[in-house]
Amino acid sequence: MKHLHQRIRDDIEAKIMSGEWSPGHRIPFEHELMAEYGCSRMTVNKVLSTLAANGLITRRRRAGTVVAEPSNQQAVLQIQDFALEAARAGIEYRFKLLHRSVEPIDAAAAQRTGLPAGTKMLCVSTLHVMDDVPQAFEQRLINLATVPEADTESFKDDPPGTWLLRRVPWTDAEHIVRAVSADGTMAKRLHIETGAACLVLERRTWQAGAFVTEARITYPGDRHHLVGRFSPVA
Amino acid sequence: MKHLHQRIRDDIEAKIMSGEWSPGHRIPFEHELMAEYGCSRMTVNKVLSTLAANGLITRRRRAGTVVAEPSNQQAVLQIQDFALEAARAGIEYRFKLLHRSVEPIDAAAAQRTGLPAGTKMLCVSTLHVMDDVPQAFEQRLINLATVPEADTESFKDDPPGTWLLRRVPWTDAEHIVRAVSADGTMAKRLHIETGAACLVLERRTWQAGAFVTEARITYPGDRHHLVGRFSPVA
DNA sequence: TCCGCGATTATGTATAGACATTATCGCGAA
DNA sequence: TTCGCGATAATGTCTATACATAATCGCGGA
Repeated sequence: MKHLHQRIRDDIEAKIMSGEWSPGHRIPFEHELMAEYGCSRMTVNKVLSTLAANGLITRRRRAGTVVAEPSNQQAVLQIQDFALEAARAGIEYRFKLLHRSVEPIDAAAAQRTGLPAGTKMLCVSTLHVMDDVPQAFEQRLINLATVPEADTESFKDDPPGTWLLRRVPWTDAEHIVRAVSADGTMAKRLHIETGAACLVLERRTWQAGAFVTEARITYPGDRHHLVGRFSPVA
Repeated sequence: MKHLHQRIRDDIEAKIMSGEWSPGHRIPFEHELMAEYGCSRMTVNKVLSTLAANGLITRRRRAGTVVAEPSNQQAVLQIQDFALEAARAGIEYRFKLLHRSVEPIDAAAAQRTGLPAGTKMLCVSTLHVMDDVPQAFEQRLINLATVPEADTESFKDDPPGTWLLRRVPWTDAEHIVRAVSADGTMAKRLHIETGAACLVLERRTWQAGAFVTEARITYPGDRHHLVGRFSPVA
């Protein structure tokens, strides 16, 4: 039996992540959750306070608690779904699957993901194109143990990122942002000069402790940047 | 009278930030803090739990609570203070003031900050050096209307970022991360090749709606990256 | 109709106590 | 001396309650 605290939290997170509760949706009052889980208000309060501190929900006295509008961390998230972003901006978007294979991971990848070396992962490389201009090159590892249905997915309609996001909402993510110079191959793929600065975003995501996917996305430095809004923790 | 919670927190943070409690230092037990502040254990516990969730301290049952070892997990937030980071990591740090002037801002800067064009700002350029290797070049605008005492500050002891952080804690910040190629001047300053990829972090901060400062920090791409951990979960 | 003010309500902070969990310490036995 | 195990001490979780604070609602008066 997990701790109640964690269960309440998981439930709320799942509802938000799955989109069942979209931004602006009113979350049950503390006394309602109290009744639902049969616990004291302090327990509910601590969960909601923490979620609020993490920016997932917004609380206001008397008015109640609602799912937060995507504002701060969302910038990092948004960029991951090209299809959605392009649709919102009214831009023609397409993607090209450049590579697809199932391979055991090497020692370095095992270290990064916390999985045993040799674990089989689906490896996919995708080029994202908008208005005929390459916008990003994506190399992705997908954990077949967590997402077995990926094995038979063709990624014909949706790129891996979009496809995954709909199936496996993440609960935990680690990001690394680097600046690197494009080598010849990358330059060709992205239609930039060899040696041009690129922004590389690495993201590893977990769901309830289980590793889901690792994405390494390379953006041409002259066409992209990341934007984020942060507030100090209360 | 501020809330007790906040007071305890401020006290502990101050001791850690000032270096009085260095990494590994054992923090008073909950029952000791209880006695010191004359409050219940829950109050102390919530403060310490929050600090632990923020990575400032490490807690272990029976063993107690200690100041956390500096990790790179919070680079996005901590990178703002070189002096503090260097002190925590035990690295020799110094900085060089390369430029200092008071100038009216141009139209572009006015747009970014939301201030009227022509507003007078203090412009400072700083080079951050650790162990004799340049680590970052910082260009900063400081709003003299919000921080008038900056006008007479020499920045002899502390670099502008550290100095500001102690005087004007920000409540709201906007970050932009880019990858750019170093031009000749920048390459010389950072001891890298011309054209090498650099990570550029732009941060604009506000305090209660009033613009405080804009920093544009350029890191050599081969020596730095940003790491962030985002989770709905703490 | 519109405005102001008090009642209501949801969250914010804090208390005192209880039991669970876990790592360490120290004692006693092999 | 070393190993194992129980006592101990610290944090982790939770309860039931109390009062504070802030924002909204709604009623009554102008």
